Amino acid sequence: MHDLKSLRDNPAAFDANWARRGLPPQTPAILELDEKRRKLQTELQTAQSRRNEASKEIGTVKSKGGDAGALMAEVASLKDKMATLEIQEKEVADQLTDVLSALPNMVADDVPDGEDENSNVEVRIFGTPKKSNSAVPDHVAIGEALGMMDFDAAAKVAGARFSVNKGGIARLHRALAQLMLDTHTTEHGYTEVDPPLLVNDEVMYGTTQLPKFRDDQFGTTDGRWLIPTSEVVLTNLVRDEILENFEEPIRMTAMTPCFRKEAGSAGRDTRGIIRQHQFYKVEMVSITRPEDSEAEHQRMTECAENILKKLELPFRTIVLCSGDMGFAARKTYDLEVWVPSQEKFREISSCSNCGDIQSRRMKARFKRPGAKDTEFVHTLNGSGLAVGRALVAVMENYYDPEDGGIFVPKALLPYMGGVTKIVKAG
RNA sequence: GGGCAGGUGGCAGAGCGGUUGAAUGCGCUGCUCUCGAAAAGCAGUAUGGGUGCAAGCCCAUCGAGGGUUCGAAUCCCUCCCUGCCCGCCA
Repeated sequence: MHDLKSLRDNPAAFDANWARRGLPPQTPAILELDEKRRKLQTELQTAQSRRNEASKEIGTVKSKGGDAGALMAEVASLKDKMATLEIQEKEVADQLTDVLSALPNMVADDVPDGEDENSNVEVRIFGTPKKSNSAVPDHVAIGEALGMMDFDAAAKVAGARFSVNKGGIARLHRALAQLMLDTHTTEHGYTEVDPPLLVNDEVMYGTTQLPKFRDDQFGTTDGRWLIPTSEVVLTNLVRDEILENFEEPIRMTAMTPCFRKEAGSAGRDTRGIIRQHQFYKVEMVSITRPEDSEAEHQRMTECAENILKKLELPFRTIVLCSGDMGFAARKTYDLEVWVPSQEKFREISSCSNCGDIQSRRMKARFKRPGAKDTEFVHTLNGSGLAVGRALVAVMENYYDPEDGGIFVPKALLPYMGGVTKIVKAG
C-alpha cells in the first residue's frame, strides 16, 4: 500500500519512480478514484451525521411523549440515500485498494536504473573461484555417486522438484542450518523464532504475496497458505501493533521449510536442488524506525555474507537494478555464491529493505515518546542463507576429485560429530 | 469433534436498546503542594478517516461480517479466536 496523502501532494514523483521499474504513469487514475471516493465519503458522512442527530431528537421527543413521526420519516429517506452512497463508496474504495495494492514499492534513490539482471551492479567480491582443469561434476552427480541423493525416490513420493537426501549429505544440510542459526543468534543479535508454517490471507497480504502473487503459493483446503518464506510469518509478528519505546531494531531469525509453486519457472533449473517446491531457508527479519533501515540493511547483508565467509565459499554481492527488484523492495542486495559445475555465481541470498510498504499493509506502527501521531515501521528481510543452495555450494566447492568425496568445511566440523569428510559408504 | 463460558480503551473491569467513544480502578503525561521525594489534589491520556489556513467540526471503530431498529457495545444470524470439561491424537 502507498501513502495516498503524499501521492496527492506529489504525484509526479510517484510516476517518475514507477517509471524506473518500467511502469506507465499510474497517478492520474489513482487521483481520479481518490477524489471520487472522498466526494462520496463526505456526502455519506453528512447524511450519517444528520441521521445521528435526528435519532437523538427522536429519543428526546419520545421520552417526553411527543410525536416523532416527521423526524422518523426524514431518517427513513436518509437511509435510502445512505444505502446507495455506501455501495458506491465501497465500490470506488475497493477499486482504489486494488490499484494501489498491485503497485510495487518505491525504488530507493541510490539503486541503479536498468531493465533486467544485466544492469545489476557488483558491489564486492570475496574469495577466488576455484580453477579446475577438468570440469567439476555437479551436486547431483556427486550426491548420486555417493548414494546420498535420490531424485527417483523423490519423484516417486512427491513428483518433480523434490529431493531425498540421505546419510552424510542430509547431515551436512542440517549442519549448515545449525551454523547459520547459531551465528545469527550468538554473534549477530537475532532472536530465534519457531513459527507456524501455515498462515492466513491477511498475513500473506501484509507481506505482499497476496493479491498479486497468488499463483506462486500453495494453499490448503481450509483456506490457509504454506509459507513461501518465513519472512511472511516473522514480519507479520508486528502486524496491528503500535510499538512503544521503539528504538533498537527488532531482529528475528528462523529456519523453516519454504514452499513455492515456481509457476513461472518451467524449464529453469530443473536439475538438482537449486529450485524446488520445498526447501529450507534460514531467514533474517528486522523491524526498524525509518531512519535506521538503511544502516540495518547494510548490517543484515553483512550478516549473510559472514556465513559464506565462515564457509570459505567464493561469492560476490550485487545490488539489484530498478527493473530486477522484487515487488516489495526499495533496495535489494543479492549474494551470489560460486557454483563450480556451472562456472557461475548463483543467488544464495537476497536482502531487501522494504521501507514501509509492508508495514502500511500490516498496520505495524510505533509511537515516539511524547509524539501524538503514530508512524509506520520499516521492515527488512534477508536470507541467511538458503540452506539447500548452500549445500550445493559446499558439495561442489569442497569436492575431492580423488575419491568423489566432500571435505567438511572447518566451520561445520562442530556439527558433524567427528566426520571430516563425506565418502561413499562401505 | 462434542459441551459450557467468554471476546469492551495500555491493563483490569462496568455497561446489556437512546444524550456511552464508552463508568470505575490501575498505569502513563502535565500541573499544584514540597528543600526534594512520596502521598494527596487537579487536568489530560484510543485508532483510522473526511473537512478546514488553523482552532475546530464531523464520520467510523466495543473480535469480524451480515441483519433487526428512528437509534445497537447492548437484540438476531454466520464466522473467527480464547478459556475450561469430555473425546481423539503426534
